[in-house]
Amino acid sequence: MKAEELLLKHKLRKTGNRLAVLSLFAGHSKAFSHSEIQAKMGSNMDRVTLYRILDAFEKCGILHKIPDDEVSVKYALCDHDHSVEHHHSDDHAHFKCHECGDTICLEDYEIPSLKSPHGFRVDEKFLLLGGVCDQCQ
Amino acid sequence: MKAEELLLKHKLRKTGNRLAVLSLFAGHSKAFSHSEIQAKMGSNMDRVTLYRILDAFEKCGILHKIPDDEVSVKYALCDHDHSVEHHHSDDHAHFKCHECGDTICLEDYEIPSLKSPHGFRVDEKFLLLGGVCDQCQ
DNA sequence: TAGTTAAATGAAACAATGTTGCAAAAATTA
DNA sequence: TAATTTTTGCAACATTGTTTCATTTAACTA
Repeated sequence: MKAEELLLKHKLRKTGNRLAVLSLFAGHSKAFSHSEIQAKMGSNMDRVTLYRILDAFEKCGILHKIPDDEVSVKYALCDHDHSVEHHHSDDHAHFKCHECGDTICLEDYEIPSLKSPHGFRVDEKFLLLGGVCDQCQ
Repeated sequence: MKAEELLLKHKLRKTGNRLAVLSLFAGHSKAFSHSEIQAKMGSNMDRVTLYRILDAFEKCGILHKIPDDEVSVKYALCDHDHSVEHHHSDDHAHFKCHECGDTICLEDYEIPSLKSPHGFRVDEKFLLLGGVCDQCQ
């Protein structure tokens, strides 16, 4: 869909900043972090404005968020009783309750091994389930 | 495994700070963020010290990281051609290349619906694959 | 088209998070 | 106990995210 139509459809005003952000995404079929977009925009766009544009786009369904694997993480104890020396988060899922905010390991849920995309080598898998835990129901 | 043994095994010195962190994890079978641990420790432990303890524990396999779903995210364009109004990150996987750092949507890979743990309601699913993409091989 | 209205922006201030370097303190080793 | 190496705390700094408010701009209306 064209950038202008997208904005119109969601009752967002057509501004230079928004069109610039949309054209960045339209030009590459990949995900960008706030700082990556910021860098592409140079000093033309205020940092705060970009936060607001991303929020607005996400709220109305133009963009979606993807959690990153590096920062803002939680830590959980590795399970040393399972006779495995190092257990990474690779091989099991985690569940985060949106009521109490707790995150727990789901030891029993091995992540099904999807066949990887052509030419891609998959080294690790993070599966995070979000919802409401039994305590908070 | 007892805290002291764990430290000894990984050639980490037995200090009050490290024992305190280990006992926190031992007492609850869930994951904690840096700031959560910080709060539990009070002002006894320096912020930087905690960063270093978590790094050390993760490096030697005592703890593992779990990406969180709220902050430090990337944004990707929603796929409006698929006739679905809102496509969230819920229903498909993402792949992050550790060479070039790019993150892409894997539109074709629907996340298999695991049966949720007893009493848990699952509202959303994030599956992030990490590895090396075809370009970087 | 000009004036009005509501949204969007930029700037400043602030809070939270994460990193680095260095000197002091503490834990192991000899 | 003394020597050695690791760990710690502190200061300084960089990055990331939020809030408030005045100004500008886009869309609407007469």
